Amino acid sequence: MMKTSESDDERMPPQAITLRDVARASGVSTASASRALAGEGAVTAELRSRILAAAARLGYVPNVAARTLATGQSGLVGIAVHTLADPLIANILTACERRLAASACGVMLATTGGSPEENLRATHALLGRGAEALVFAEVGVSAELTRAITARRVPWVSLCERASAAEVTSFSVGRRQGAVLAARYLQSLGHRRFAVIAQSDDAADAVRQVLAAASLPVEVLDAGHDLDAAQAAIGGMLEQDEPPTAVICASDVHALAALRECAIRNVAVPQRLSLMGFGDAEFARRSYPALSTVRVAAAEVGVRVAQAVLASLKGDAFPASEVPVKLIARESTGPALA
Amino acid sequence: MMKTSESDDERMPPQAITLRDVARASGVSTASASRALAGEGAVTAELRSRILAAAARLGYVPNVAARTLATGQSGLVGIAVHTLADPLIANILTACERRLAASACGVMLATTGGSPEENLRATHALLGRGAEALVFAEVGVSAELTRAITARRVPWVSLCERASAAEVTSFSVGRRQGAVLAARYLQSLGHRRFAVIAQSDDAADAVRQVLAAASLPVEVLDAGHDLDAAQAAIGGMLEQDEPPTAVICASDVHALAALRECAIRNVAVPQRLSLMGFGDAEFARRSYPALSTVRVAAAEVGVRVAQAVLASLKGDAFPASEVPVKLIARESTGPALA
DNA sequence: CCGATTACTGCAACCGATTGCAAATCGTCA
DNA sequence: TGACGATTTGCAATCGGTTGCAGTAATCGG
Repeated sequence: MMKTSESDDERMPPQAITLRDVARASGVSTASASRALAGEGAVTAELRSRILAAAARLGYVPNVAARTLATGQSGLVGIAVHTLADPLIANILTACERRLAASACGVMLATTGGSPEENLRATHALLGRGAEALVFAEVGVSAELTRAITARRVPWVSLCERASAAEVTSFSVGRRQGAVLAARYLQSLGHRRFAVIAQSDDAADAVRQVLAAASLPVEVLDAGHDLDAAQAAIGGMLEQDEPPTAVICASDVHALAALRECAIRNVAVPQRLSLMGFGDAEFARRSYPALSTVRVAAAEVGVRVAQAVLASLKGDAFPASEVPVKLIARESTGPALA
Repeated sequence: MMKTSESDDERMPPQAITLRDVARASGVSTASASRALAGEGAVTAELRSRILAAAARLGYVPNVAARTLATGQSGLVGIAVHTLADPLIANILTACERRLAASACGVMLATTGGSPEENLRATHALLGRGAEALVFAEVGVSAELTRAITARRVPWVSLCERASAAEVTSFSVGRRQGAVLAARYLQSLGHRRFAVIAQSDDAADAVRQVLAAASLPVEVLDAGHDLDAAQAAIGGMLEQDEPPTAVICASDVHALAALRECAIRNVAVPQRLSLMGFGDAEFARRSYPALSTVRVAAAEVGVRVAQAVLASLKGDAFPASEVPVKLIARESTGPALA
């Protein structure tokens, strides 16, 4: 209690082995030990190996809090995410984390559930815990939030369809591009009556734009995130006199729901109706017919987000590039009937 | 550079306002300021309000690294996870994070990809960054890892089917229970020839056990995580002379794949074959026929994991309870033909 | 063989908040 | 009025690494 006695066994704090221990064990100062562990070129090879060996032997793990305090760098990036339930986001973030970890950056996670207050709360929590950069995944960034972040001079990256603010590198998850791809593809298959099952305006707008160029009509069904409503809407659509022959869905789940409605009504897919999903979820190729869809290179996006974060941490800019997106034609799409 | 001059405007580090600034601004020592900010009862009400006001005015944000270093408590729990791609795990962790956040605990995330080395690496990263407790989600905890963790005296919770070590509170994700539920249910429907598409032995063993009591045979197809192989195996199974009439699948995706094989071969579901999934994924109810499955109360599990962590952080024990699991009968199961 | 570079190493002062202990302040009671 | 106890407040050590600076050893040129 008075002194840090060597035989202080009874109370063993989690942080048992410190740099000092390593230094003592290898008969050098903490300064040398620190430098040896830091990297090349400031310490003799012989000394370094001795220190490294001691560190390994003792099972030394640096105390990041101390390092953070000393250097002013936490190496932590905060990720605020609506929910991890969305597999596309989950995959992107998984890849992002891996890339970040490879650059010795830790990841703090905060889920927001979507409400603006929660967004704010989560962001503050992240910031308060020393996040040096922030990633917002499908999280709306309010003006207030923007202010809070910029005041702290914390770089941030947004992962959502449309940039929430001009001052931010923003990566899309490819909904627009995917929709465009799908529309073009279906058009090339000869379809002329389209529908899109949207979750937000982004994809629908994109499709409209593509098809408007060919003066083709689009029916837009937007049920937001309510899948049951969306499915009901699809059912209703199929009952029309002249239903669309091509439907672009906001996600593979939507597409599967559409498939179900078709099956119930004996609408042959793809003979009478072509169906596109989005995301290429794991199950997409397992349905019958297998879903044609748009695959987003989630891993690639995740890595880019990570790179953007890493770059902004160094003060560099990182261009927000086009998302790699690819059309996967399977069994749920086919040529339009003449 | 020599001194922290007041007019050091040019270089404005993110951490501008320290406790010292607050103390100075309100004419007290950092000790008093710290106590005032900490909470009730160690400082005059008048003083406190003065300090609080100064802190608010200056926009003081405590430096967590310093606090962590001083107190030895980071308020961070580390979660090591194989991947977030598994929606069940993702949902559990989302709920877990929310519960933790409600108790002012931050969450650090590290993905491991599954290899033991990566597990070790991820764990060290988490530990090094000051995680006070660890959660392993579907991550194998090797003996070496166990040693590293216990040496640090960090409490941990495991989220996987079978406890990896006796000394740990371990939550299952309900595979065994689900399999039992499914087997009993199908048995009650009159089925006598079973198959299970497994990913690991857990579920298969459980099913075997249940059915052995009734001396019913089980065919086990285990393709690990290779879905294509699993699907091929299912196809092969359907070609048999006397194929099973009830199949229990490791996941809803497996079940959907099975459904596809059935559709291709014109095997009517559920008339000739009953199919059970697991997890009640979002798409399970959208397929045609809709998948009967076992729903795991992911949110509930996540909260319990969080509670277990919180309890162990206070040194309390938290009993690992049965996972809430529920059979959802939909369209892919039906009575066995006589 | 000696002085001048150069390359290593160690000392010690940080980083910012917490907290044990002592000093100071206040009120109260004799 | 003086002393004592109860609070309130401040001093200063501490947490564990990092890093500027100075000191030392080794190398090289003359």
